[in-house]
Amino acid sequence: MVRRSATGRIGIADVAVKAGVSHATVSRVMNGNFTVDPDIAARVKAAAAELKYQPNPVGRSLALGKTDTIGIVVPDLANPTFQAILRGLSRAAAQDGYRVLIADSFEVSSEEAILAGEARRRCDGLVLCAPRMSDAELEEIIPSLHPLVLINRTTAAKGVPTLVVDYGQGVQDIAEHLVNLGHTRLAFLAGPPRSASNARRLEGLDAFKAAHPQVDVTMLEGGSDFDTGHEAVDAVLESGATGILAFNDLVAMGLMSGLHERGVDVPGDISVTGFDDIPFARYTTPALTTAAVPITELGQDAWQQMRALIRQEGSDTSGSRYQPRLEVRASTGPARK
Amino acid sequence: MVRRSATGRIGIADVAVKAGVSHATVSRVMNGNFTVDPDIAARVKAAAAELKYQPNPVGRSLALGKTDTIGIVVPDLANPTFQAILRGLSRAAAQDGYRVLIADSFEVSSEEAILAGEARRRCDGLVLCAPRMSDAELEEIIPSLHPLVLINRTTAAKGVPTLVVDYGQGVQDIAEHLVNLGHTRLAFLAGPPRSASNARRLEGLDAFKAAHPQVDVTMLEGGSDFDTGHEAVDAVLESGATGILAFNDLVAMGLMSGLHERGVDVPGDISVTGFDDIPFARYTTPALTTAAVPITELGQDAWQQMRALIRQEGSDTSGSRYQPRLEVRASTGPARK
DNA sequence: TTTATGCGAGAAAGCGGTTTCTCAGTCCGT
DNA sequence: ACGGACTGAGAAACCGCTTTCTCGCATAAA
Repeated sequence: MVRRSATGRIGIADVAVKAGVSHATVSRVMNGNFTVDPDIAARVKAAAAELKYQPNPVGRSLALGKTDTIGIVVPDLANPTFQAILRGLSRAAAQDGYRVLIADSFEVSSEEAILAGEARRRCDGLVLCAPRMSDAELEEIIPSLHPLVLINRTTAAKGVPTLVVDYGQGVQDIAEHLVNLGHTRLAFLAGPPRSASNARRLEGLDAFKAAHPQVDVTMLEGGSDFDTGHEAVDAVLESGATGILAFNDLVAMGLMSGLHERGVDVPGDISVTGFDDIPFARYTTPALTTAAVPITELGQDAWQQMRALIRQEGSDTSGSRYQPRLEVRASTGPARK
Repeated sequence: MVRRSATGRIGIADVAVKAGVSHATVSRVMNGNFTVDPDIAARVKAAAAELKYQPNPVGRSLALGKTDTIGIVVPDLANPTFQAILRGLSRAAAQDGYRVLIADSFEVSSEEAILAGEARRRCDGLVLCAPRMSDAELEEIIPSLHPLVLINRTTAAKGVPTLVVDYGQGVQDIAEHLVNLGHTRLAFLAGPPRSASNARRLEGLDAFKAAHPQVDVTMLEGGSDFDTGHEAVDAVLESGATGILAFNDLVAMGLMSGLHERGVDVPGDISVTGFDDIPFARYTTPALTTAAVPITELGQDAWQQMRALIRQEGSDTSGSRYQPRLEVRASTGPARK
């Protein structure tokens, strides 16, 4: 006859009664504490097994002050980049017995701070991807979020590892590549206006323009998804540019799709580049030239940093910088003479 | 001067002291209980605001017996299908103030049961995608998982909504489409051997073969990812089939990529079809003919079912069946004469 | 034989909330 | 003026588990 506690689930008390010991002893046995008589331990284990007892994680969490869970705030779960970060993070964390709680901010920057705080309280730490949040707000909430790992944002706060992709350098590499192919009129199909990583790209473009004053670089408004690229076809054609740097791979794919519909040859008439090297970038037609970002690795590293923080290993809590690697494929070619 | 409890965080006791009331009263105020004198309530609110007090969710969870979190077990976070389910689920759940905890089983079926149990105990309910688990094991663990929503599996257990995609019908529709184009030699590039949805597809194919005895259908071993399709090129060419039904879009894309490298024209020489209609399917070259599954919607529905279960609305806890819709694009064409 | 020593397990105190129980104090009716 | 109903807030129990505290008992030393 299986006793049931008030909640209807089997608790430590049930096991204690069945084994004829106190629940303190059951706890000791379940946690491998060896100060328990082997006979009693065996009895407890038998009782636990028979009742299929599994400790209630909420009770454990309250007593231990840890949840074995970390949170991640992402602006858009539909974006392959954040999917990859999530994947890398989740898998690395799972290796150490941690689970990941998701908070999707839907690109609503006002939500990001609230979600972050809420997620943080439920978890032992937080990985924050908040590209739209203002610097001021970011700095304000950071103290309440520790242990915290920041993705693609920097902070003056100490003890907050920041994993940032060098978008500026990546954009410069791509622009150089296009120039080397003979293109003299480029266009940048920008990302969301308030995007932090877009700002980094613009800085890179400024550096590029300073180094190549003879190259004409047109700025076009854009966004971060496929449709943005698709809708930008007119603007791109009007610009007269022959080398297009899209904000990311999705935008580039949308653009190529639109250009294809117009009968514009890529890379014959126009060269198109992306950014990120999402899994599908190599399978577009033509295969997309892009700047490869080791994003799953970044997700894994985020966990490494988080683990160090949680374990309070004061050591390598610095963060790291990722250099995109230029992946030259078939979407770029020599400029038309 | 801010007092701090043992854990270093601000707790209900700190607010109680600052407001000069008992913590019971603080709890009442924080939960909008109107049996509190307005003056006192205001004092408590002021104290809470000044201390930036936020209730500890773990404490609340223990007291209330709910975590406002649901878990989802997926076999592979890199698979666009599960990403879409996760997305739909997460967004719908967020509308009702619930968060989602992820458990990635890495396609290891032996892990699925353990992960499911663990995730379930941490959460108020579980959404289970376990395509590799045996029926016997599934039935065995189901009772301990309630409230549970099953994706693409069926069960004899009552009170377990099952959301299933009619893969069998989808495969038949695709096969019919190819036959209507004049193809008489088809090949099915199968999914993982122990996949439940693959079994459904095979049943659909059997039905199709029974209805079209004159059509030759070759079975080829496969898998579920891009590389599988890419590696299957030789087998596909050897089969002599002119209409290929790939297990899913990823496999189809890999196959098209491989065929392209061999100089085989799609759909001129061979027609290729996928399954799922993942976001990129329409942007392959040629655009992929596939069976569109409303998978994000399925994720949302999963939450609706879960919510009904959690709220114990005995009503529509039935689940539903999703009919794939044939999306004819450019990867299929008339059979070569 | 008596006392110091140690070991193992039960009792109890948290962890941070919610909620029931209890009991002053107030208001009203008689 | 006295008693009953009601109101509102504090005390305490409880959620399920971990861990310290405490103490009985057994063994060893004196």
